[in-house]
Amino acid sequence: MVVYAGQGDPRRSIELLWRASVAEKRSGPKPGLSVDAIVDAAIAVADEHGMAFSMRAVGERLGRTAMALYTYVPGKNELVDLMYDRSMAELPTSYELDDGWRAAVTRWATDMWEFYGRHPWVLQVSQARPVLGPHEFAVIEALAAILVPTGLPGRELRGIVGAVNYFVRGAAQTVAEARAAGGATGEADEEWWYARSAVLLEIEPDLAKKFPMLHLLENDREPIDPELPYLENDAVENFRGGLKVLLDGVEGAVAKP
Amino acid sequence: MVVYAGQGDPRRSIELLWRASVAEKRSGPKPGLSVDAIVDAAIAVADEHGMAFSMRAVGERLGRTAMALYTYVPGKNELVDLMYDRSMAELPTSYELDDGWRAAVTRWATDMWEFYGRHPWVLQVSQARPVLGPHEFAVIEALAAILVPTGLPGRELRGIVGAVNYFVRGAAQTVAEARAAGGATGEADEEWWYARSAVLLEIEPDLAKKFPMLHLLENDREPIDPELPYLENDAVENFRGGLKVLLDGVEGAVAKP
DNA sequence: AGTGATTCTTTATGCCGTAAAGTATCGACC
DNA sequence: GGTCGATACTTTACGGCATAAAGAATCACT
Repeated sequence: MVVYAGQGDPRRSIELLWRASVAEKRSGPKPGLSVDAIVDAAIAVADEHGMAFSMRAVGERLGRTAMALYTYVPGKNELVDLMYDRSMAELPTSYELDDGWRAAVTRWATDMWEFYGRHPWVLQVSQARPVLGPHEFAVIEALAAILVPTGLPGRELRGIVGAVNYFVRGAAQTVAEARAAGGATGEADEEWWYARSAVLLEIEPDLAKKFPMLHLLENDREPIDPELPYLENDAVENFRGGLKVLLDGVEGAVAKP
Repeated sequence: MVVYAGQGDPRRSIELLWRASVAEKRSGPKPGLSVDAIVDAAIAVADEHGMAFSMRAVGERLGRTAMALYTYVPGKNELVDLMYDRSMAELPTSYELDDGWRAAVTRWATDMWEFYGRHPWVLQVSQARPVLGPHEFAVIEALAAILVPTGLPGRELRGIVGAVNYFVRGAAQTVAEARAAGGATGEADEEWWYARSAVLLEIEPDLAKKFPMLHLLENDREPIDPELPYLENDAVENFRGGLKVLLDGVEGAVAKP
């Protein structure tokens, strides 16, 4: 399920995200949990079992029932928002520009790539309506801080920021889902790929003739890192190559005017 | 739910995708449905209600129960694979190169962009393990056929094909989810944005000072097309700008060696 | 007429998010 | 110090989901 972030009461959501809740104690039993504890537990569960985690599972990890969470968090959607923003706290908030913007953007992109690898479920939280949390802001601020000094106008910069963001997300999604699917079925990448392509070639023997350009595209493979599974190796190769081309484009824009 | 495509029996899935089933009639009642009819109905339901469609809803649209579908299709995952591939049949399979590769890639990207707008649920089908259907192949073949004649080596081309693909998907996802979220809550984009940013500014009044670069990024807006909602206009702007930069990078690669 | 294969429905199982109601525990006030 | 109301948490329950299992209806064949 792709979770459409940011539904429900806006005030409540944003207060939770920015931790602006006024902790005025009244009466009643001491709270045994906290929003932070719940968000951390939920992130841990999602890291292990993917976005299809359940409120019951999060509660169980905390020694509570699922319903206990609703004391602290309005619902699952809001919890996902909080998970999303909080996980991004582990990303750097600024990058050195000593080696130029290109090196810095590359580091930003690599950090994001690795972040998505650690928390693949983040890729399934909607991007459209930003969660508007402090850490999400900080991550984009970091990229903007690298690119603004190039002097490009805001209009162009927004396109570039978007392109870099989309690209990293897309590239990361490819590996992340490859891993997740492998994990879900217990098959390794190679087995999965082998089983499918064998059947495919049996059913459609002249595949290479039907899609000649795709066939050509498969040439000129780099030596495969034997440490990495097949699909993952492919994804890393595409990430590096694609980023290079994209940044070449940015370089053109920076140099031109 | 993001559906991890390509699980279950590989042979059965691929035979369905390539319509390689041997229709040897035996006995029993005449089938009142067909795989095609089911896939079409499912696409229609998903177009209306998003990827969170149910087997019940698809059955209902065909005047059957949900379980009737299982006569034709092994399960929901496989149905999603079939929907994914079949919907792509409406995309062109080749592009003219008379105006050069850049114009052709732009048309390819625009077609994809519009396709995703028509079928936003496609964006939620996993990309990692390709569904391996004929129409998905044809779509990538079309892009490859544009780029291979540039003479770039396969290694570089794969990165470029990936980058263009990721970019279009990412850009499309932004609009698609903006629309979906608006539809889900019944709120228009503007209202949603207004409510949230108002609360945000109330809680965090010096937002612009905390994220100065983000603030700068918002400058220099193009005149907004009053026909389009705010977020959508932004997305179109980003799509055009980002694609331009990306293709500038490709141009560099083509010209260099 | 009977048999077996096939289509489709009915029923049931075990998940899910969460509403509603109940129980236990505390602070504040009389 | 006893009561009252607020709070934390559990229990139970509801409707929805994919789909397993079993049964009913329909046809081709002998």
